[in-house]
Amino acid sequence: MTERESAADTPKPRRRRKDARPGEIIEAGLQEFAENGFAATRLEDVAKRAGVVKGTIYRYFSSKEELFEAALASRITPFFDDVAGLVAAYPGSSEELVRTALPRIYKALFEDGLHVMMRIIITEGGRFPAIAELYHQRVISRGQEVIAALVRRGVERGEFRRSALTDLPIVIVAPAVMTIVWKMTFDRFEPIETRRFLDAHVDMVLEGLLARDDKTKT
Amino acid sequence: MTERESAADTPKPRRRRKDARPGEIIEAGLQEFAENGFAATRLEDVAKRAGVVKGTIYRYFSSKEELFEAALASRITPFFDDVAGLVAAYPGSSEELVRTALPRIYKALFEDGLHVMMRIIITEGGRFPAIAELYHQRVISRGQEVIAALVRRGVERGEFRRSALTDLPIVIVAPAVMTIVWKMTFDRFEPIETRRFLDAHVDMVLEGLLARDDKTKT
DNA sequence: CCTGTTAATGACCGAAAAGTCATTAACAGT
DNA sequence: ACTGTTAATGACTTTTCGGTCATTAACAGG
Repeated sequence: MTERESAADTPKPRRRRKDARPGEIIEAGLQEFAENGFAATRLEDVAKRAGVVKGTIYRYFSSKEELFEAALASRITPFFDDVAGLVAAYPGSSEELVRTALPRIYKALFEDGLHVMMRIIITEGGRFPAIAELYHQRVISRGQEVIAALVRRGVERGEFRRSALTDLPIVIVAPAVMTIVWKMTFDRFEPIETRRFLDAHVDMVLEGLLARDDKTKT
Repeated sequence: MTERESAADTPKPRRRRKDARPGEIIEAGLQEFAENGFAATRLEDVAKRAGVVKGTIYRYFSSKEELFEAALASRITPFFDDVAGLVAAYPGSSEELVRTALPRIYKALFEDGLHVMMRIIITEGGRFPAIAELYHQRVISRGQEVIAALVRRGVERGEFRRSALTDLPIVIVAPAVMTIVWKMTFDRFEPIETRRFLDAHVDMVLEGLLARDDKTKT
């Protein structure tokens, strides 16, 4: 048993990585905040996840709140830009455009992990006005513009009706918001394929419930 | 200055109200939990709001979590019952039915204060599976049944199309969910009339975006 | 009025977690 | 190799807040 060195007492290969740390801490924080919310997240856990010690966090962020804000700010990506480009350049019908754009939004949300951000904004936004405002400016306003542009295009081409919906086009993405809420709350009791939400979404946005009388099916 | 008694040192008109207290504490808790979430809510604040002292809470509830659960359980109202009755007995067209049912749902949510419950479920449901499950059973499942019944009626009468949307009819209420999220997060930066959400909602559910070719307008 | 019961109080306790800081050691420059 | 700088550590202090309990006083019943 001499020179014993179990896995438990592995000392600590201390490393200095001034520029990698902040990013790692932010990433760890994002995960923890998404899982537990701001108040219930322990900095100790964030540190462990980032592979450092609590004190280290304070070299880069002066408080828990500052870390929270930095983490969120770092991920405020204008994820509608992709769709914006699509709307600007699309050659086909507006119906096809919607059928292309909505899946892209779902992909960004559920495959590229953006719903983690949305989840935090939804659960904590009300308590952190500064962050909610930033998100509103950078993502929501921008999103509204893009959706509005898409709708305007359809109306101008005579493909979309003008209506209460086209006056408040953001409502068009409501099913995606509901999908996020569903997945964070009820999915464990009643799992639903994201794909089914998407299909129902596209269907409602384009056609609604009412049966059509016309027989001019393509 | 003799017999001095400023507002600050008003002692305490202590009152014993064994049966009024629990309800008052629950009500105060509901408000605080909705505003701050579970973890960030201080029992001290709940007590203040209820007009008692923290210790008093523990005469009626044995822990913060028990108060939380009691508060939520007390408000798990099957608020779709109203709509269920409507669907079962409605004499007119399914379009009219939707135009009657959705405003009722909005009224229950935003005028009768039910959105407070929804807000708590949305923000804390992920962390309190027992509560989320209860809510899912009592409200969400029930709601799905009612909406499904409404849709089925429309399809059977030939008024609604059969589609991906009618296969996942819960998506029909998505804009209401989004309205709740909007009001708790972005409303302070960009206030929107609930009425406008409702109008756009009805519009999307019934008609969607696409222009109709038929001229068979009623 | 007296008096027993118990609702209500508020001072207190202890755990948990935010935040601090003296010490240590990784690395860069010479 | 030597050495000054500072990233990183971990033990420490402080604060916050859930939960307890001995004491007080409101009310009911005799």
